[in-house]
Amino acid sequence: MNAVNTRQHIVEAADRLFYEQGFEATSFAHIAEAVQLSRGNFYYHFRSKDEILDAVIARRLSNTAAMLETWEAGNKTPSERIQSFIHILITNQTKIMAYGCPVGTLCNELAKLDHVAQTDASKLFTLFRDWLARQFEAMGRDADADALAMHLLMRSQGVAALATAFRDEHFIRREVDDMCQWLQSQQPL
Amino acid sequence: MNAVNTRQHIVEAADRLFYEQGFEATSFAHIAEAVQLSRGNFYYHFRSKDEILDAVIARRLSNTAAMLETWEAGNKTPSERIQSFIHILITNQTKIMAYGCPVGTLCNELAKLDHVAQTDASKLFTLFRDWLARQFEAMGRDADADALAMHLLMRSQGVAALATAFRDEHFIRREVDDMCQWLQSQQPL
DNA sequence: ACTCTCCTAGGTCATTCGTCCTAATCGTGC
DNA sequence: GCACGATTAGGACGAATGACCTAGGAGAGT
Repeated sequence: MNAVNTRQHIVEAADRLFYEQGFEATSFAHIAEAVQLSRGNFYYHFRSKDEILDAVIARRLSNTAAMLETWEAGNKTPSERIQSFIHILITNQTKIMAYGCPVGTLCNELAKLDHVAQTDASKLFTLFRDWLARQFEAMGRDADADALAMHLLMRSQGVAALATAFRDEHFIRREVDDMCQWLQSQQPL
Repeated sequence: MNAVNTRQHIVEAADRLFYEQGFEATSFAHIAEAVQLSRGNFYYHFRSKDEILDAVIARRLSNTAAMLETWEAGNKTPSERIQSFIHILITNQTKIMAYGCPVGTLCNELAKLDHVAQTDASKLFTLFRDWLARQFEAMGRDADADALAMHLLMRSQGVAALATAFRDEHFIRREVDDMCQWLQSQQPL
């Protein structure tokens, strides 16, 4: 097995486990078992848990950036692109109800742990924030594009949080519809 | 020292530590040290970590219920009462930016741990949800009172999440104002 | 066949975790 | 002043944690 591939498998498994169980609750042994690797071999690729976390965050940043680029490709209107963002809540409904938003929950956990990677994790939010702001700018809302982006990000975080607590699909659907309606009302100007 | 008092001190310290560091990251030793108690003595009062968690949740439920009752006392309008809720975001600004919302982050963590107390923790949300719904009913919004309550809860959760990630006081203030404005627009009907 | 580098397996380390036990101390009623 | 239950202190437990080391295998180039 190529070292690059092994490394990638580890990061993939760690990514999933950090999301499903949290960073602190996931141990070296858990990840090693998930990728069918000995702990010793594991240490060859990552010398500390923080190193894995950095790799996981880097992976998420790159995956997120790629997803946002996909949404930006194709001849869609900015409004339609933003709707793609809003609809993650429905696409990932099951996972969100079980584990919350991958970005929000990670940032929260790292904040409580007072972890150094806190800043890096919040860059995931920044990625969405800037992308959304660009869409709102394209809609002609140059003046308050960032505020609108933050507002939408805030809403999706709120929906994810309550979705985890109440596991109510109807609530999610209702709030998603409300967000889309809000988006339409922002259209003109 | 009375046993009841000691127990209460333990729960207070655990409450704070669970909030600031998270449930999993807080150990018996941390709590014992915080209340200047030996681990042995500690075990006399709480036989397991889950037992402390139950006590902490019970304490939060009772404290929250008391706070909501306070807001309901006095001759305020339902709208003014709801504004009291919205303004927790500003009152607890510093703590929220550092540790997030006590309710939301706990529910998220317990969800990831697949913890049995998950259901109990979500009752904290239910407390707010029902109280808010009652206020909206008093405003004459019987038909969609619960949906409005969930919407407001969702917003405050979203603001708390992003406040932790970005630590931006202006964002909090702006969204709080927006929520109050939204509330006013819900007034008639 | 040989070497050298990359990769892997498994064991070991001190520390901390949650849990549990026992012996000593405290306070109150008799 | 004694007895007895309530409370405390401190140590011990096995298991798990993150971190580290070393011996060896795999494979390519010579």
